[in-house]
Amino acid sequence: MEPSEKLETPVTTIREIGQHEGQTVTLRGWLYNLRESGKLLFPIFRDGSGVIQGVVAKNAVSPDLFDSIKGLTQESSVIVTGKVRADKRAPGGYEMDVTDAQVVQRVNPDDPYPISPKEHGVDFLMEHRHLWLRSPRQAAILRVRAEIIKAARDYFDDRGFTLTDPPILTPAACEGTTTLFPVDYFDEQAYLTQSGQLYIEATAMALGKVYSFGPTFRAEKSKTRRHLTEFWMVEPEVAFATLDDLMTLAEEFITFIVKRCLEKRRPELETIGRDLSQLEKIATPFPRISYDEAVQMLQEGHAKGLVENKFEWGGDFGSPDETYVSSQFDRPVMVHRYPAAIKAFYMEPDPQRPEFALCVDVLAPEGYGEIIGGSQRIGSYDLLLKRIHEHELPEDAFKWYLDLRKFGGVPHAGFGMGIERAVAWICGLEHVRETIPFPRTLHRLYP
RNA sequence: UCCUCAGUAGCUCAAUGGCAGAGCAUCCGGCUGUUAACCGGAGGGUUGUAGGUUCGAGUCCUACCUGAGGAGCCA
Repeated sequence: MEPSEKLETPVTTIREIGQHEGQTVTLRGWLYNLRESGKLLFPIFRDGSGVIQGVVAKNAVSPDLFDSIKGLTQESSVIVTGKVRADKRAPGGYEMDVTDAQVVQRVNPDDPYPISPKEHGVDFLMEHRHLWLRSPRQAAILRVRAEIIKAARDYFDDRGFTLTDPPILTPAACEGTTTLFPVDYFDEQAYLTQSGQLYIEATAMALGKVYSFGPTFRAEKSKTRRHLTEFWMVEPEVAFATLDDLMTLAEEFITFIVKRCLEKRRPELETIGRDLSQLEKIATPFPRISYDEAVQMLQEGHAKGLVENKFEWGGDFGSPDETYVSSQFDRPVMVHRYPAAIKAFYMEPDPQRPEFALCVDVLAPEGYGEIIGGSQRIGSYDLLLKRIHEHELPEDAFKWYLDLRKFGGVPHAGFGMGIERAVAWICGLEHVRETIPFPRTLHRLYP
């Protein structure tokens, strides 16, 4: 800005307006709503940091200013100047007596802002997701999401982990092609990654403790409140770690993130309407139960009539099963040692009972289901090769992965946490589609 | 892929087989403390699509389309 253009009043944000009580300041933002009562106007402004009500009395301002505010339509962009006044009637504690306003762009009333301050259906809101993000609730969710991501990265960065980014474009199928999005890669078949795990096993052998944070793609035809086709995962991988080390890492990691959100994003969580007492219970240690114990819990639940279906030992838990098991605890529960037959090919068998895998799922409370899945990885070259054959996977594609066991194989373990499921749980949301700015689901690629 | 539900004004929803309605939004008017403000008025419709039954279909039947929730699968 040139010195000659310097504004006479300080430009501030609604978040910081309390520091300017009694002063005249300038805000830059949008009209959120306009109420009027005769010769009084109550324009409500938002600027991305908060919401504040302005007051314009007809006998206190010029006719031009009064008319230009009176003519403002919802979401018109505007630069307003006024005197900040504390008022106990105001939700944020402050109001602004407007003394000047410059309309940057007035929304045409013939084509008004589609999202009125009334109720709307999900499909309509999703069709206007690019505008829906302006609502206070959606903005608050995105701030909590950003805090969760920052907390996750801080947790690992401060504990000797190195961020290593796995590729997003990957060659031939790793765990079967049915759930992969195919991409034409210069006339060669490539796929969007469905997990960075195999690659960060390689970087873990190079750097010791690593993590990745990036997008993941699954072409599953799932239409539930827990599924997106494009979602973000944070995945740590640790050389020489065992399953027990991994479970300790997972519970400390989740507790750290929840505490950080309570510390830094309490106003946003309150805007969303989260029951904070549920989050304040989250502390280490988390309960650790084996698959066998979980199955017993489900069968007892069925006998009491609390679980609809009788669970057969050997199967994987369905969503209602996970909800029941997690409902028995007031914090996330870690279920470990599933039958190897229902788990991924790369998981280390339990040396005590080789038919079980050294793996763990972390189930969030309040019915949010699995937010973390992890395991100790196979350390032996011969066993891994055997598993690749058993799963009828192309050995050539895994040559590099086998090399990790050929050249100094060690016990190692890691997990993946789905960011959107963590955000949905911490915010107490009904659906993961509100946890990401532009969700991709089975039936939505727009906007 | 399967099960259930839904599609009527820009939005949210009503309408026993018998004239297509309301609230919000938009426009006009009123109100000096409104809190999703309120009060009065105006404009706004190919009832998802195609057939069928009927004197008459938004409503009943058939097929299809679109979407939502759930199952499976998964984080």
